[in-house]
Amino acid sequence: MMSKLLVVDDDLDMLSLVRAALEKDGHQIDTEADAATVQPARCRLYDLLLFDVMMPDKDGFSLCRRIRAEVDCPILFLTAKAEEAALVQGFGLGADDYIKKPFSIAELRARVNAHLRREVRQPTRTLSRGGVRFDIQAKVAIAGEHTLPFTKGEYAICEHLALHAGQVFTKEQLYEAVFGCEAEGDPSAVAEHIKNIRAKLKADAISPIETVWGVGYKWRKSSVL
Amino acid sequence: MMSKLLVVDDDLDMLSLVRAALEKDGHQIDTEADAATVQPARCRLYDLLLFDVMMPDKDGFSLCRRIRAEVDCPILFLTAKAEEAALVQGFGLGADDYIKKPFSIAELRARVNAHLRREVRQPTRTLSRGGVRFDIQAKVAIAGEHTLPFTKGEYAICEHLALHAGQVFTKEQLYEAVFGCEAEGDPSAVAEHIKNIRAKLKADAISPIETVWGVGYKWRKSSVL
DNA sequence: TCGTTTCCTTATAAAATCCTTAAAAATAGC
DNA sequence: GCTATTTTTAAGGATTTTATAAGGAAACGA
Repeated sequence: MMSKLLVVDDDLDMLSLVRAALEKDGHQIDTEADAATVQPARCRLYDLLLFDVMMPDKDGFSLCRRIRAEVDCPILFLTAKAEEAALVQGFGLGADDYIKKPFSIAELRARVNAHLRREVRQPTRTLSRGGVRFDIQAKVAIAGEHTLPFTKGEYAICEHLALHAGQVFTKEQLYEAVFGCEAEGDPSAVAEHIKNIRAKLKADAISPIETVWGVGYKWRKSSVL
Repeated sequence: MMSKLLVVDDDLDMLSLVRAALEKDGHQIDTEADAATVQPARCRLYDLLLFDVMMPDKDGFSLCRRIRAEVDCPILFLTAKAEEAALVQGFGLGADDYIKKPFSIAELRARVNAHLRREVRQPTRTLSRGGVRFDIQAKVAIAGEHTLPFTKGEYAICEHLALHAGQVFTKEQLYEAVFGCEAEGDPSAVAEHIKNIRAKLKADAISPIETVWGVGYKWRKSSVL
C-alpha cells in the first residue's frame, strides 16, 4: 500500500533523514523546505502531512491552521519544542500527532504507518451526502442510478461543498479551494458553475446546494450527524 | 460531543487520575482493573480504548492482540516502558498511539481528543444561549427543531448580542460591530432589524432581546452559565 | 488543424435585503 | 395627566446580490 506524503522542514538534513526512513516503508515522499509556498490545494494531494513546528519563514502551526479546514488527511508535527503548551496548541489546531525530537527512526515509522493504516481502514474513498454519492478516487458523482455528467470543475466544487457540508463558502473561497491560489477568477464564474451543477442535479429532483444571501453557498447539512 | 471510553489499568490511582482528566472533556469513562476480564464484545461498545501495557495478570499487548481484529476504535497505550522495541511492537499490534509515562494530563487529553475527533467527523462548534443555538461556522441559528430564517444582517446582530450576553449595545455600536466602521447607517435601521429578529423568534415563544430604555439592546443573560 | 468541451466573461432579469420615512405606541419626568 | 423623548411598527423604494442566458476564449483530443 503506497501512500503519498509531504514533509515540510527547513532543515535539509532532517528532510533527507525522514525521506530515507519513510521510503523504507514503500511510501512516496515529497519534501518542501519553504513552508510559505505550501498551498492548501497542494496538500489535498497527499495522504499524510508531516510538518516541522519551528521554521524561519512560517511555522508549522500557522501552516496547519491555514490548511486544516480544507485538508482531511492526518497532520503530524515534528518538533524540538517539548513544552506541554505547544503540544496542546498543536492538537488544538487539528493535528493528529506530535513527535518530539530527538525521535527514533523506528518510532517515526511506527507512528506514520499507524495513522496511514487508520485512514485506509476507514475509507473516505466514497461518501454519500444529500442523495449524491461521491467516489473520491474516481472523481465521479452518482445520483440514483446514473453518474452525473459533471465537468472537472463542477465536480471539484461539488465535492468540496459536500465534504464540508454545512459550512458556508464565499465564491472567492470556493474558487481558491478548487483551482488554487490565483483567485483572480471572477466570482461570477463560480456562480455559473453553481448554476450548471444545480441544473444537472435537477434531473434527479435534488438540490442540496443552498445559497446564503450575501455570503456564498453551502451544502445542506443532513439532520443526522 | 460525548464519547464512551474504557480505561484498563491495574493501578487504581492511575485509573482515577485518568478518569478525572478525561471527564473534564465531557466523556463518559468506564474503568477496569482486571485485563483478563475484558472481552472483545465489550470493547465494541466504546469509542476509544486506553490500555496500560504492564499489568500483572495480562498485559496490554496481549489484550490488544486479542481484540484488534474485532474492534475498530482507536486503541491507545499508556506505558512506563519507554523502550523503542516495545513501542514498535505496540504499533505493530494495531495500536493508534503510545503515551509514555510520566505524561502530563494536558497531553493525555489532547491526544485522546485528537483520536476521537478523527473518528467523529468534524464536530460542529456551537453555542446555546437563551433557547437559541448558534452554529458559528454555518452561520445558522436554530430554535427548537427548525432553523430561524434570519437574513445575513439579522443573524450577525443576533450572534453579536448572544455572544456578549448581558452587555448593552447602542444602536450605533451594534451597527458598527456588524457592518464595519462606516457607522453612518441610521440607528433606525438597527431598530428595524431588531423588530424583524423579534418577530421571527416570536414563533418559538422566546424573546431574549431586551430593550434598555435610552441606551440600546442586550441579550438576556441566562441565570445558568 | 479542426472540432469539441470546458471555462470564463458579459449583460440582463429577478430576487432579496437593507435603509429610509413616517406614524403609532410606550416610557420617563414633571 | 401632560409633554417630550424614545422605541416600536409598518410600508415603500433604493440598493445590493444572485440567477439566467448567451457568446467568446482557451484548453483538449482526434
